[in-house]
Formats: sequence, C-alpha cells, structure tokens
Amino acid sequence: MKMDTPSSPAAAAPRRARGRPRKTAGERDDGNRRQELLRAAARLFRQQGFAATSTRDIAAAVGMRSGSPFYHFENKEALLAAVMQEGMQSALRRQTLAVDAAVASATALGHTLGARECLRVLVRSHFEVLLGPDSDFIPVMLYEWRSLSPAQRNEVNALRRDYEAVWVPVLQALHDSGQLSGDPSLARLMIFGALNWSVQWYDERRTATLDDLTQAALLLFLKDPS
Amino acid sequence: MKMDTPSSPAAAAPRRARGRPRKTAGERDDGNRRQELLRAAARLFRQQGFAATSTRDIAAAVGMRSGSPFYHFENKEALLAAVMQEGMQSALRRQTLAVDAAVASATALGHTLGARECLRVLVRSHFEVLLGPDSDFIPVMLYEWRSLSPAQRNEVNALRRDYEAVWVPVLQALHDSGQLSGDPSLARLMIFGALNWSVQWYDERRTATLDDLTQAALLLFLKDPS
DNA sequence: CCTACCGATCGGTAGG
DNA sequence: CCTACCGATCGGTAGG
Repeated sequence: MKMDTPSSPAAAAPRRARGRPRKTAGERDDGNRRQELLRAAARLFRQQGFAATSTRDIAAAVGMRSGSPFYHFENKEALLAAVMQEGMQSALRRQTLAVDAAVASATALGHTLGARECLRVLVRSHFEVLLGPDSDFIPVMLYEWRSLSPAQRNEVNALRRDYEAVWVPVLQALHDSGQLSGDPSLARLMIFGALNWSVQWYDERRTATLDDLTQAALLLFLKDPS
Repeated sequence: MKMDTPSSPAAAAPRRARGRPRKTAGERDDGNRRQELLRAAARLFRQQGFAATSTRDIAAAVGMRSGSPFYHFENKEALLAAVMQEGMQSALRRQTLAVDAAVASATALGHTLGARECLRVLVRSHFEVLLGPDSDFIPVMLYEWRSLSPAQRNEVNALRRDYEAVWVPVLQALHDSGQLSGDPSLARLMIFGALNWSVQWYDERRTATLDDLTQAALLLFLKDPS
C-alpha cells in the first residue's frame, strides 16, 4: 500500500535480509517462490478483490520488491488466472479422491455406493474446498472471474465443467428415485448456490462444523428425512 | 476509460450540448441527476466491480465531466453506499408490497395465507429484486459490500436484517409443520445462497422464467411435493 | 456542474 | 530477482 524505492537509496548498511530469509545456496528454488506468490495472491484477492489488490501488495506479502512478480508472471491477469487454475485443479483432485475413497469403502463392505451417500461425499468435499484449509483459491474463482480475459475464462470454465459434471448423474439418480424434486439441472444450480454462498457467511469460530453444514444441506435438499 | 480535458481547450464552437439534452430553464433538477448517477453507478459496479470502475466512467455514462460526480457525492465510497441503500430500501418496499397483497388476497377469499404460499411470494419477489428490471443495485450490494467502510456496512446491514427478518417466522412455521427439515437458521442461509447465486448464471434470453425459478426453488426446499 | 489541475498510485519494463 | 524508472490513470479539489 506504500513505499516503492528503499528508504536509503545510496549504498549503506550491510543489506539485511528483507522479508523472509534467503534459501542457502544449495537448495534450488524450483518454483517455491512462484507458489508463495500464488498463495499470497489468492489470500489478498479474496480479502480485497482483484482490482483493489496491487501487485506491490502481493510482492510485499512474500518479501519481494515491486517489480519481481513480473519475473514469475507475465502480468497481473495471468497471476489471477493461475490462482484460479491451481485452485480448480486442486479442488478436482480432492473431489475425485473423496469419491474414489467412498466407492472403495462401500465395495469393501460388499455393497455399492448409494446416490444419497455419494451426494453427501460431494457436498462435504465441496465445503472443504470452499471453507477448509487453503481455501482462498476457489472463492477467488467464484467471485473474480469477470476480471479474466475471455480466453482465460474458457480455460477455467473447462475445469469447472469437469468438476460439476461429477454431480450430474448423482442428482439424476436421486431425482429418478424421488429423493430430489424438480428439474435436476436447475436443482444443481441452486444447490451450488446454497453451498457457494457459505463463503459469505461461514465463520470458523462458529459452532457449526463442516459436517453440520453438510447435514443441513442434505436435509434441505433431499426428500425422505432418514 | 479515456479523455479528461475537452479536445479543444481554447474557446471555440458555440458549445453544443454534451451527453444528454439539457433541461429547459423551467424544470428544476431536484435530484434527477443524482438518480441518473446512481443508476449508472449501479450498472457499472455490477458489470466491472467497484474498484475497476472509475468515477470518470460513471460521469461519462451520464454525460458529465470527470469532477462532477463529486458535486453530488462526497466520494466514490459514498456513491457505492448510496447504491446499496437505495437498492435495499427498494427491495424492502417491494417485498412488503408483495406480502401485503398476498395477505389481502387470501383474506378476501376468506382464509389466511399459508406459510407455503407466503414462501412462494417471498421467493418470487426476491427473484424479481435480483433479476427483474432495475436489478443492478442488489447484486452490487451482495458482491461489493467488502468495499464499504465499517460504518457504511452497518447501515446497509440494518436494512438487510429487516429484509431477512420477514423470512424467519415463515421458515419456522414450515419447519414446525414438517415441510422444511433441519435448523431453520442454516436453512435460511442456504436458501438465500441458492437464490442469490442466480445472478451468476441466470440469462434472460433463456427459457426459464422467474416463475420457473420460483417453482424449482420450492420443489427443492420443501418436503411434500404438492 | 465545468475547468483545470494535483499528488498518489499503479502495472509494467530495461538492464543487470 | 533487484534497481530505477516511466507513462497512464485515478480520486479528488479550488474556483468559478
């Protein structure tokens, strides 16, 4: 938010470490700094919004000078796009892992995974993605996508379609068995809305856990209360 | 997005009307310009976001010069706050009118308004506020409140509480009669999420009408499909 | 409400 | 990745 040039322009003081400590010469940096930038950017973009966050803010957050982020990213927009893509890939990975684990667990018990149980896993995993640790990336994607160029938007949207596609057959099955009413496609949009909106009000210090939220969501959407 | 000073600085050309036509001397302007500014600001804030919209953009949209919005509003933040307050007051008025009309209509037919029917009216009215004509103000409030100062946020939140308070007894009654499962307070948050999210995906040219959305929402949230 | 302007900040770059 | 810098833009103001 302030200062660009160092306070003493001319040579002086034996140059103390700025920001975080330097790596020793041995360890290569293979992209850790890039990751640090992404995490800092995600946090700041979420807190203040993309347009209200300067690249200087992000640089300062990881102990860099104002021009250095542009060594890692072509421009500010590319940084935003990277945050979103990183976030979506991670969310997709997490969702796949959760479903696979649930399927494996059901199989081990000698039955198949019911649609209802599968929805629970998807909802729970989605809340984790939205509200769990490292959960700045997806909220940024949800609320800042209009700041992307059309080309970047298409790339992110492809990942998003993959993520949402997993839900479709589950909701269809629930509809077919009478546990979900109405057009499944509209239902999907509203369900995502109900879940995604939680980033606006959820407070960790609150009493409700992610399991509580999951339970509340299933009670709200599904028909026979079991 | 460009130009500040006029193209010909020195005196020239007999000063044609810039932007919209001037009012004739007779009609006082009693605040129409202020209203125009609010509407233009709401539209631009919604399309581009608060931080990405310059006061020059807003001025240009109503045919003013760059400094003139500050004759009507103390600063850019105050303009945002006014958009939100105007929007909330209008939404609250519309909601009250809708409920009152429904109550009157039921009374005229000799019965009282059921909780289910009341929820339908509230949902329908909310969709109108979010997606109907002049629906830029509330989306701006929903998605830009972090740009407000704490004091302004409090004022807007008071109106918001009034708006949401109407829903509480209705949801409680539906819960008591078994048509809504789970903690009504969590249900309310998720229902608002499902509805508010529609500003992200609803497309007027689409087939679904606001009545379709209302129907889908009730089918999704309420238990016995009637 | 316009004219004319200011200081601050911002995204980004050349050169090392 | 830092130094040193640039052009553009932005919110806001004095004076009429």
